[in-house]
Amino acid sequence: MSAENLREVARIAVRDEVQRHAWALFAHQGFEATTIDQIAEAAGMSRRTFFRYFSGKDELIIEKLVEAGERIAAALAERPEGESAWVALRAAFDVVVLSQESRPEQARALRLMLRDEHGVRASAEEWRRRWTDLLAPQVARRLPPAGVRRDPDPDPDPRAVAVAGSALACLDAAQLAWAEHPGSRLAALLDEAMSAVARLA
Amino acid sequence: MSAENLREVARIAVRDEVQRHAWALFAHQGFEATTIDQIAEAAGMSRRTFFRYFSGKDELIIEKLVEAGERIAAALAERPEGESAWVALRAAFDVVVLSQESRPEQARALRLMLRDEHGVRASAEEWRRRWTDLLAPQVARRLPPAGVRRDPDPDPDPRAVAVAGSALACLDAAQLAWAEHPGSRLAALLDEAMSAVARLA
DNA sequence: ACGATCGTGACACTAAGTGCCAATGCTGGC
DNA sequence: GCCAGCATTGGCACTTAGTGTCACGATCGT
Repeated sequence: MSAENLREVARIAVRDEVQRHAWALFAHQGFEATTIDQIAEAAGMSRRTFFRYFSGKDELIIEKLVEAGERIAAALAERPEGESAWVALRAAFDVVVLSQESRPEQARALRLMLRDEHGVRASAEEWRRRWTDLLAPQVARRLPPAGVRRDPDPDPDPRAVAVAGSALACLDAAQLAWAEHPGSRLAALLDEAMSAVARLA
Repeated sequence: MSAENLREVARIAVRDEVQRHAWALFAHQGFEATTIDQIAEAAGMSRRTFFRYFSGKDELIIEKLVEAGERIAAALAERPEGESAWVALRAAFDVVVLSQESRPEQARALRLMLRDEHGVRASAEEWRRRWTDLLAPQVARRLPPAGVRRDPDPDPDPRAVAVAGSALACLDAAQLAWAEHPGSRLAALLDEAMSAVARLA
């Protein structure tokens, strides 16, 4: 019975181990300059096997971001029912804000790597889409009902996608400014960004 | 004297020609399935030469998006001085909205390709960053002055980056919904998305 | 102890991307 | 008209990413 679980446990452990080695190499050489051969060798496996655990170098990055996205979505789901979408989003973002402000060095380094290295940026922009998809349904529930919803539930409400996307744009802008500006406070920057957007009308 | 110019003219003409062939192939086979060898052969050049005109398949996509971004930025610059950032952005977006609604087939096909094909999406997400950088300075001028700006002009105002990014998120959401929903009107969807975001406070 | 299954490594192959060099063609000066 | 110089081009070789296939070995259930 436990075979199924055991394999999964082993798989996750191996993935974590590969991640560890990979990030060590990234820190030294940068993302682009690190080859999969090097990662595989450092982790003690063949190149071919690396590809059985990760679809490519990209996934090493994306996985972390997807994790963060899931934590945000979970936090959003737990906000009180009546709270407005924007306030709930801001509160949900605290899970990443706090975690990043608790280890500023690493978070800043990662964020700057995301800014500077072509390869990472391209793959990593993928997270925006995934996070948006994750958050949009939650946002939809907190928006005033749409004018006329003829179909039962055609596609995700474009307004919700727009609001979720906007919130993520604020988070992105705040994180970037924070990473570039060593003295700054991420929470304050995010507040500033999100209220600038909310007070547009 | 004209040698310099002439070369540039030739270069642009060749680039356009390659673009034509490439998009024809993309339409038939999709982006991923089209190899650079095929594009080069269709355009009557060697693979090696292709890489002297474009840095990769990605650039065939990005170039078009950068063009559109520049048109938006230009339109934004021409909006009246007193107009609020959000209204000006909405108006500036009309240059792409109108152009897309005038050839819905192609625009929809491109947008769906952007949604579905990994390779394109990754490269194309790059445009968001570039557009944001292009629009943010213009947006900054239309925002109420920042609370306290100690430095002379440290980095782009994060509030402006957030607002520009939010507007682009709205555009993205609207375009996606429009592409997925054949009967819909892009302008209306964009209005809906942008007012949903503006009326958050 | 046995057979099925899974993980792994080795090999071969395609495609992207880059550096190098030789040939070709155009430009400008004589 | 001719030649020297420059840019464009194509061919070749090489690295890296990524994928399919196969065979070996460990493990698990019976």
